[in-house]
Amino acid sequence: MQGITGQELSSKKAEYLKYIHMQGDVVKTTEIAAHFSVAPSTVTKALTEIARAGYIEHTPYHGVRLTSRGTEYARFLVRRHRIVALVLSRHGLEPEEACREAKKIEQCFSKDLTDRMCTSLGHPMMSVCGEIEHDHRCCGSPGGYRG
Amino acid sequence: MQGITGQELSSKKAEYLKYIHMQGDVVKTTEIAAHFSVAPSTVTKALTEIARAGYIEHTPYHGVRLTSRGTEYARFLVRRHRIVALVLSRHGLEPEEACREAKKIEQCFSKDLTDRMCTSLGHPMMSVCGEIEHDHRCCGSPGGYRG
DNA sequence: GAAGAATTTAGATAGACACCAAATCCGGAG
DNA sequence: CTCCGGATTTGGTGTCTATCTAAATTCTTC
Repeated sequence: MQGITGQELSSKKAEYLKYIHMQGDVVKTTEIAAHFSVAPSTVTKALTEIARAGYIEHTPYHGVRLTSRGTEYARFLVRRHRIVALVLSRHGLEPEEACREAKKIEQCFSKDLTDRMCTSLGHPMMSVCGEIEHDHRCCGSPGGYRG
Repeated sequence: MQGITGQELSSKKAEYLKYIHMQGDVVKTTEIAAHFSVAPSTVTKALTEIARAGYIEHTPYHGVRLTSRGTEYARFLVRRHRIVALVLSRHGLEPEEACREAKKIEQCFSKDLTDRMCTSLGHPMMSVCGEIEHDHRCCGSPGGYRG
């Protein structure tokens, strides 16, 4: 446990990281730039900073790849997204909407809060936009979902 | 209906506005500065901008007062805070915590989303930190809570 | 009317995010 | 093996939000 707070990366950088995670393996600058509709230079700058923070390995001109720390963090980001989406879906939003709205607000949720909600939901396995991974002691797991 | 989105003011400005609303009548710069632990000049700048946006009336050297538009907006902010806090309290947080956490995340919630959650909660009258006002057609009120 | 407190103005800093233009690198065509 | 063009990075800027300090201004009270 290295103490993720959920605020380590700015929201844009977190989005980039999540995207890199979803694409897997090596991801190119242009690909990210296209996906988020921003100039490649904007991405390069962000990537440099994310790399400096230790979440990715950036080989100039050759793309980036997650470090193990980045992978772990990205997993948290995905899990947070899905839990937030699930909470929203429990409050009247359709799956599509819940996922869309979750993207807008998830960056505000700390790991702690995410874990609390996860626990209160009973560590659900599924959200409205995918499975929820409950790694090791992801949220003070009361030991119910692991075995 | 003038279409509040919930993103009209930056989060700090919204906090200032909410505070002004809670204090009622004329509020002085120093008071706000002390409450938020920032320099008075920081507050002056923010106030100037909030006034430019039409939410308050700023009489230099004499403090600020909400305009009717500001009052309406502040009410939305308070209602949003309480609904968010209520949602959090439904997910395992103690009242105190729910209120505290809500302050950190509420600025992300659009009016639309707030209304959706409000509806799904059945337009509750009470939250964990105060009453929830359901003005006129605040959230597409299905006419259940008013009479 | 002047001292002293409150407030505002002006000028700086800092972080996040974005863009453009120019330089640089890389890989494939020849 | 060289060279071109596309991909990428660099460097320079701009915007926005939020802060601060120091200096100027205004108000209030004696």
